[in-house]
Amino acid sequence: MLDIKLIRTTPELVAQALRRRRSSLDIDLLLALDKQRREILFEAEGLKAKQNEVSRQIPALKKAGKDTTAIFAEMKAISDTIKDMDTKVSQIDLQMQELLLTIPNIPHESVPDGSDDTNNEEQRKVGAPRKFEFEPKAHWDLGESLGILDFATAAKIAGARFTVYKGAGARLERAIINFFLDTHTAQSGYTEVFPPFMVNRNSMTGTGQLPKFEEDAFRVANNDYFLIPTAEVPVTNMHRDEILDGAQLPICYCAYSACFRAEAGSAGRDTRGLIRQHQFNKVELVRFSRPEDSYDQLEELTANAEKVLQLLGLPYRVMLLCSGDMGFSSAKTYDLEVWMPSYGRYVEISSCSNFEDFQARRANIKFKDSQQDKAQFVHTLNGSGVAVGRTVAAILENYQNADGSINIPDVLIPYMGGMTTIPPSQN
RNA sequence: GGAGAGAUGGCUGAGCUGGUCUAAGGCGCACGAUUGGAAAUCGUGUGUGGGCUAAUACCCCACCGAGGGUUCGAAUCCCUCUCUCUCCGCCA
Repeated sequence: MLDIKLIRTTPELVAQALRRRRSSLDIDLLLALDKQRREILFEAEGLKAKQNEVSRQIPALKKAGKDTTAIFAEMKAISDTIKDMDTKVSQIDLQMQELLLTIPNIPHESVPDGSDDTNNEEQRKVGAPRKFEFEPKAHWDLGESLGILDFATAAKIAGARFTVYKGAGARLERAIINFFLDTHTAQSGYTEVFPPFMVNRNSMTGTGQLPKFEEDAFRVANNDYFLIPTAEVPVTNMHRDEILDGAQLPICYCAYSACFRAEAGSAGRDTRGLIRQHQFNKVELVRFSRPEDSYDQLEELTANAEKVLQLLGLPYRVMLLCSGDMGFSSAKTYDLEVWMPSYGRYVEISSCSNFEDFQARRANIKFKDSQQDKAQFVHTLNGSGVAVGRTVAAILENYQNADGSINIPDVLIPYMGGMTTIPPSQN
């Protein structure tokens, strides 16, 4: 959510940001409502001041035995007027809130202008895609023939876009989760969090998933709970409606969670394999930062996510997203893309963003350094560290052998109980 | 799921027979005085949002879990909801 004061004082700046976003939203209505609201508020507050003043005198008048019927009649009229005005103001508030919640964040000045992913800028490429002396297979074929991924059974027990992992596959998934968490907590100073996988509506609104993107989420039918699409939601909302001590910043959390996404609107895309699932595992990195530090924090956080890919020996590249391709709440985003032989291209495996005060304003997360200071909004950041299912896919494809067996990356061997390869299929 | 109790400022805790509550007292915290320095003591201050502003100055408005209602006037009375605690039942 943007600051209404910012929109009021520099409407052109906001309008320009919306153009950069390729958004057709219009802020004129919002500005008109804001003006109207302040006019009514000014009048109503004057009446309330009078009401308070008269109320203060009533006990004395009564004590003196004065007749108060005339005053009460007059005050009744004022009271009714105030109620009307309050109703009007709260209606305008509601309307403004609705509008404000649909305005995306302002892109940072370092974000390149552009309409879609073709305008994203490659920052660096790490590791080189392997040259295969044989025809590499896709992970869904490898996984099925090795008996470690079972899409048909998942379809039976749940539906499309679910996977059953078995044997070494299930263990690999678990090994990667533990490896990610251990690496982040040990090397990068994150506090591990294990959050609820369902959250309430306020939390989903706080981080920007609601109200605009309700169709992307799974909602629990009999409660107003939502299955989390990412651990970003519960973890960022841990500090909702709090004023943090500035000395504690930055606060860094990493959290494993299952993630649930309806994938509305992506029918027919990535239908095979682990790439696009209704449920997947992810380790998420979340930071709460001082405003002046947040872009340094973004670089650090991105480096933390890159680190696990480097340790796994997976080739990847870092993309700076352009203004038209960024997520709704983000001011600046780097995507990490891992090399996926079956796709013959790089595929997103992590998205690292600085939201500046956009989420903090929605979720009301502030900090101050001392009693004298005025509380100000923190900056929030998060990034996948990284998506687990896609990591499994990348490992299967990049570490496959001609006979269909899979080498286990060195760093994962301890997590696999010493297993160095997933042996080829027996059948 | 059943029965009961409760939710007040950073914490504790009064108020809850509606009107100096414009929220007492205590603790904590900040600043100052005192001191060689500290403790103790004394003094002053101590939240959030909004309006007005050059202003994080003054002034005004709102906020006693959330949302409604009654009233000239609500922390206080009424209704709904949420959460917490105690007991019972069920349960991994």
